[in-house]
Amino acid sequence: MLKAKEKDQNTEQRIKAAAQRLFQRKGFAATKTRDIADEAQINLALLNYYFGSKEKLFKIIMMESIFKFLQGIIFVFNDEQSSLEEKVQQIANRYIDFLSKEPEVPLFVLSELRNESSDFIHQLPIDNLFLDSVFAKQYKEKMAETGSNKSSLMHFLINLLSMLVFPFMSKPIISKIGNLNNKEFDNLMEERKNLVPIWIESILKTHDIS
Amino acid sequence: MLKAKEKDQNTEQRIKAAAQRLFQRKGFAATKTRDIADEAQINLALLNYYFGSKEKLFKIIMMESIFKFLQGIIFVFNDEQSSLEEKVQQIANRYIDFLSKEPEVPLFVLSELRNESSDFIHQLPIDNLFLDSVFAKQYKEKMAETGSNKSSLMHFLINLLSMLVFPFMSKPIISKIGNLNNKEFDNLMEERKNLVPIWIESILKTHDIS
DNA sequence: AATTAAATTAAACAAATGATTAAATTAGAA
DNA sequence: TTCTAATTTAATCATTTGTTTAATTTAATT
Repeated sequence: MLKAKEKDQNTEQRIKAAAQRLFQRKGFAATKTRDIADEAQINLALLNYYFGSKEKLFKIIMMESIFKFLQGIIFVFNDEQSSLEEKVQQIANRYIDFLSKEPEVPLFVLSELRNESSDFIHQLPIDNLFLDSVFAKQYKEKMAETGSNKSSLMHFLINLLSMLVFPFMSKPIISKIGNLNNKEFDNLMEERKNLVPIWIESILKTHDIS
Repeated sequence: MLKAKEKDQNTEQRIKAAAQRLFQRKGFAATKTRDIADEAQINLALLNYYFGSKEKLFKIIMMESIFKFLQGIIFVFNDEQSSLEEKVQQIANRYIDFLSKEPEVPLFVLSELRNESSDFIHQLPIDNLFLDSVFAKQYKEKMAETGSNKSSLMHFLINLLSMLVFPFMSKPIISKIGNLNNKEFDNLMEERKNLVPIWIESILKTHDIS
């Protein structure tokens, strides 16, 4: 039963890959099971044979997407070795590399997350993962004289994520406004790898909460 | 036929309002015509009676949403009277006020815009609206000694929009990560009205492209 | 009051959609 | 090779969904 297992994995993975592409591009409701079957070039019934239902398949894709989305930061947050500045640079590198390859992930995750019924968030093990992180500790130390609080820490995180993630989500509008083709847009994003850490640093130097 | 017209407007507007709420909250594909009819408390057939089809109704909502989304900036961009700093402050005020009332708009617009078939963007009259704006001119003047180019102008716009819009789109995740309730989140956003212009200014002072 | 147009309703249709079934095929084990 | 379990297929089912129809009600006009 070895060759069978292998082939099983192949079709199963083909279905998953097709589902990922379509779910991320069009969302759960707009993606039909027949679309997935066509995209994966498999018989429609195999979707339910391997994954039980459209919804179960979706949850798998969703969980993996959320994981990818958070992977960029969570891992870096608790590195005892690196400085705050190094962490910012690492997060910028990781996010821009990741989003250059899979730009649809954040819009997909956030779109589906807004649906009330989705308790994906509550299932995530990120309760005080950030507030208690080495990253947060280092931020408080650095901001000691300025007087840091939870608000300023959150603003800092929001600014970092905003400047890294939002441009990919708004690519159609940004490209239209700036009259940019795909290559120009990609160049712009690549530049942000180095620029965002510089800007974040200059924001930190600002005594915002005075 | 006057009272009829009035009542007509009432039901018509009730349908539109219901459609707006549901489309913005769940997207086009996840919103069913029966949902809209229920939400508006009207007979299902009235949707087609007044708007012809679900798609036509959607296009109306979509166009109005895009307009609202861009209204925050376009109007301010070409004001000859205000300085660049004043423009940034005005944009911050407008966006945060607007998004505090209608936080679903950007996620809705960007989600539906990603669908290839939507030629909404191409229909928008924003071709060189930004690149040729007073805003852009003032930016170039201010950055004259640093050496400004199209890239740095686009980064500037991206940073401004990112820091204003992204936090509302990512509210579920931000709230979860920061352990924030709705009121704490709203306070944080209100703080950003004044903070974002300060941060933007401190970014401008940075010689990023040197 | 009678007439006419507009607005609303209940019912139904056809197509789309998620899922299931039973038969057929494939491939590994005996 | 024969047998068995896993895999694949075509066909079908029951709902859902967008839309339409024809009948009814409402309201303005004569």
